[in-house]
Amino acid sequence: MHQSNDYFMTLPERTVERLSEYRRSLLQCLEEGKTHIFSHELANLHHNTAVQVRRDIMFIGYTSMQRKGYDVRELVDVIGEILDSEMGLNVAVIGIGNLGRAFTTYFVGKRSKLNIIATFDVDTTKIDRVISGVKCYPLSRLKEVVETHQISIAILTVPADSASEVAAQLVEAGIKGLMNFTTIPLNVPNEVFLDEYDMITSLEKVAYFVKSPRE
Amino acid sequence: MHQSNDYFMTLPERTVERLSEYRRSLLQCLEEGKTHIFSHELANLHHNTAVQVRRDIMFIGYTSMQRKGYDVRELVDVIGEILDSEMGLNVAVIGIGNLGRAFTTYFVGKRSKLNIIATFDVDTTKIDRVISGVKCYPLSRLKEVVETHQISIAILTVPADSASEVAAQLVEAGIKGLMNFTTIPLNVPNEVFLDEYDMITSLEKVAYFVKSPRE
DNA sequence: GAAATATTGTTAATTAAATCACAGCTTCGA
DNA sequence: TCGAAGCTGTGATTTAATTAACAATATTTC
Ligand SMILES: NC(=O)c1ccc[n+]([C@@H]2O[C@H](COP(=O)([O-])OP(=O)(O)OC[C@H]3O[C@@H](n4cnc5c(N)ncnc54)[C@H](O)[C@@H]3O)[C@@H](O)[C@H]2O)c1
Ligand SMILES: NC(=O)c1ccc[n+]([C@@H]2O[C@H](COP(=O)([O-])OP(=O)(O)OC[C@H]3O[C@@H](n4cnc5c(N)ncnc54)[C@H](O)[C@@H]3O)[C@@H](O)[C@H]2O)c1
Repeated sequence: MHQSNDYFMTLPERTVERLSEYRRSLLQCLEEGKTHIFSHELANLHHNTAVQVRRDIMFIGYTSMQRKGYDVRELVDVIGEILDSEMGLNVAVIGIGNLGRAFTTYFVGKRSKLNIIATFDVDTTKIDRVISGVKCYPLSRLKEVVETHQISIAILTVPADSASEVAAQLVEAGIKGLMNFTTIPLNVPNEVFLDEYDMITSLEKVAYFVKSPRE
Repeated sequence: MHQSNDYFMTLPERTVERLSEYRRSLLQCLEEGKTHIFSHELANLHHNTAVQVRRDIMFIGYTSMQRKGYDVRELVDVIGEILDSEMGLNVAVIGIGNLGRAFTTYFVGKRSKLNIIATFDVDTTKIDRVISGVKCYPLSRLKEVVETHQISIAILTVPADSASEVAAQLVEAGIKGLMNFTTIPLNVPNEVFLDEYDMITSLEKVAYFVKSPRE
């Protein structure tokens, strides 16, 4: 079927991921003073093919200056229009332990349309303090803070045994996107976008392919 | 084409991931005293379908007692035979900063066939100390330590600007599997299994689907 | 002990993603 | 000014992954 470049069409998940990655490389190119880039060059920076790059770019309806490659600045902007929300989105980290802190510290350093503006915990030694540059609230104030600060995305880094319960509270509080770093698979309603990353599983997968390489 | 249950066949990547996840749920079931489980029950614990579960289990050549569901203990063992290496594999964490420490601390608590037995860094305040329960070596001793301790898997959590260089050293040192947590895509030879996880990209993807939900 | 029910294992169909193949611009060099 | 070369954009094809469909089989019920 034909792919139009409608504004309202949703892109394939993998394409969205690659666009995010392309953008980072492109920003790097800009810093190095590179103004144009060919599809095969961008492909080489990531490990994929020129066709894949062109197809991804086709999805977002951008077309290059023929034979000069893509205008880096323009492409960055077009990707931004696709990926970013105009006035940014607010993010909260739930469970500010080792992983939550590592993530928050890392992310707060970056400028971005996504802002980590609150963290939540149940540990009274953390509540009401500023940790990794962000204020920590008691979980009991979740709904109130989510509403007043219009937080739409949550990053879940609580211990496994409270993951399901906290996830339910997040849904109830009106969160629209959830990144789950716990090892517990979550069930959330369809309208909440859920991304789960399980480091243990990833590591076991690597181990499997080390033991049983392909072909 | 027909899938035989040959010992040497390599499984689809997604199937390997799901098997790892199933195993964790199954171990949990065992603790709760559950001895048998139906495909649809296992499916419910993860968010997938009974058919998917049955197909995954078909891949590993295990068959249940008809109508009683799968024997949990047996299934755990069969998955173990597929995923685990007999005497385990040794793992190193490269760059023991915020993320490396979070990961190591978390993982060392678990018993597993995978053992984090070394970490590496260039920061002299860390070198030769025990961090998160594991000894930290200077990166300069990488090859030597990898060889003597037979380390086959590395977890890369160094700053972005040294990622490529360190990855090359890891390959050179004989690492066979690499988990890349940096935001730099790496190029490694085909025989090294590479898994990359980019948290920023994941978060941007969540933001995109929050902004543009599917249908 | 026959019919109804529940569940598996597997083939076939569908869907989604990646790759191939090539026509069509653009620029360049002669 | 014309042909050759280099890249892009996209329809057609292939490949991989998921889902549907159902026959086979064990268990329960009456
Ligand atoms: N650390 C890692 O690299 C890693 C790797 C894989 C998975 N995980 C998962 O990430 C999660 C967090 O890991 P961690 O190492 O940061 O653990 P951690 O114990 O360091 O941190 C957990 C934090 O959550 C807080 N907390 C507990 N209950 C809470 C609740 N109901 N609401 C809000 N906060 C609550 C705790 O006070 C603590 O601050 C775990 O579920 C773990 O399975 C972590
Ligand atoms: N923290 C996160 O949650 C997060 C999220 C996304 C990506 N990352 C990526 O993970 C990497 C590490 O992040 P972090 O937050 O832990 O950073 P960090 O600065 O806390 O840790 C980096 C560690 O690597 C060490 N190091 C520096 N150069 C090295 C070298 N050549 N060899 C070995 N060790 C070296 C440093 O001494 C430090 O201990 C970064 O590349 C970052 O892009 C981290």
